[in-house]
Amino acid sequence: MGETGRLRLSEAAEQLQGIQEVADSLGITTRTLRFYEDRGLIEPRRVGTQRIYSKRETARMQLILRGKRLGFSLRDIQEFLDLYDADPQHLEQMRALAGRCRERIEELEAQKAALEQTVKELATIEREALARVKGTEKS
Amino acid sequence: MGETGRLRLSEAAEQLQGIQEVADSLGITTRTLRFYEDRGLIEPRRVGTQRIYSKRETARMQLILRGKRLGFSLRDIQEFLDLYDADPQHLEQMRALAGRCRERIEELEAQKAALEQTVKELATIEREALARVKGTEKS
DNA sequence: TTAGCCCTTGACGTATGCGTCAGGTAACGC
DNA sequence: GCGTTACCTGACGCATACGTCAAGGGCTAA
Repeated sequence: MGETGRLRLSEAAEQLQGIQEVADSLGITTRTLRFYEDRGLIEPRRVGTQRIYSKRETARMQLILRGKRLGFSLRDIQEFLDLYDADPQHLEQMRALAGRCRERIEELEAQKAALEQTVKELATIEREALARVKGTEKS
Repeated sequence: MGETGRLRLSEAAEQLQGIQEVADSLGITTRTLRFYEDRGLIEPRRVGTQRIYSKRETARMQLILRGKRLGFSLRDIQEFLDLYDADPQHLEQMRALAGRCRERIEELEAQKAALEQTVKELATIEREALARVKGTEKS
């Protein structure tokens, strides 16, 4: 017994993990976990100097990572989490988050529209280029 | 006469502009123009040490800025331009560019989908939160 | 000639998000 | 006690995309 071999976490140890385990299970590095802690995004407890991650922290980490996947900066994410903590009912936090999401969606849609426009232009230019090529070959 | 007051560009001066004019007309800073030159994206001619931007350069700059708006990195843009220069017929360049555009579009669509999913989740959570609030008020 | 303006080239500063040592501690097995 | 392992805290490095001096050159007007 002793999955980790470290941190003899007497019982209920399933909930409490060391940094390496958490990093592995999240698919990130320990550096990232420490970095986020430095930025105040998470606050794992300590046993001496060692970090102990509870479910709360790993859940927060999943939120953070999702935020990142969605293209938010750590600063943005930090604001969400601050609201989340400051607002036990999560109402303001929900509204703010929903608002930011809509903004992001609009940004993405604008970019997508611009890209699609560009793709159309490219198609046109490509056709013209091909036409020129054929013309050139004949000459 | 003498729009610019600098660079007495005898005639046909409308085509040739100084760095500040170009920056102003593109809505960027001179620093940016010099930076892009440093990165090999543009190569304005010189009159002595001063940079002279022809239509070719300003046209390139517009391409570059569009690329940026579309979310490409300067490195990506540089590749496009290199291809553009290396391929007078622009055929390979067209294909490559079109491909990259499609990739970007897919990225954006994936992000958009993820965001929309999140928005849905948020809406659900918000509803539940509201319900809890009401329940709390009653109790 | 001198002031004033625009231009030039370094080169360091900034924000973001970590990677990558370096140097040190604590607990384990033998 | 010793070696190994996992952990810790700095702290510098890196890429991106410029901002921001600093120091100097050249041209024009007065």
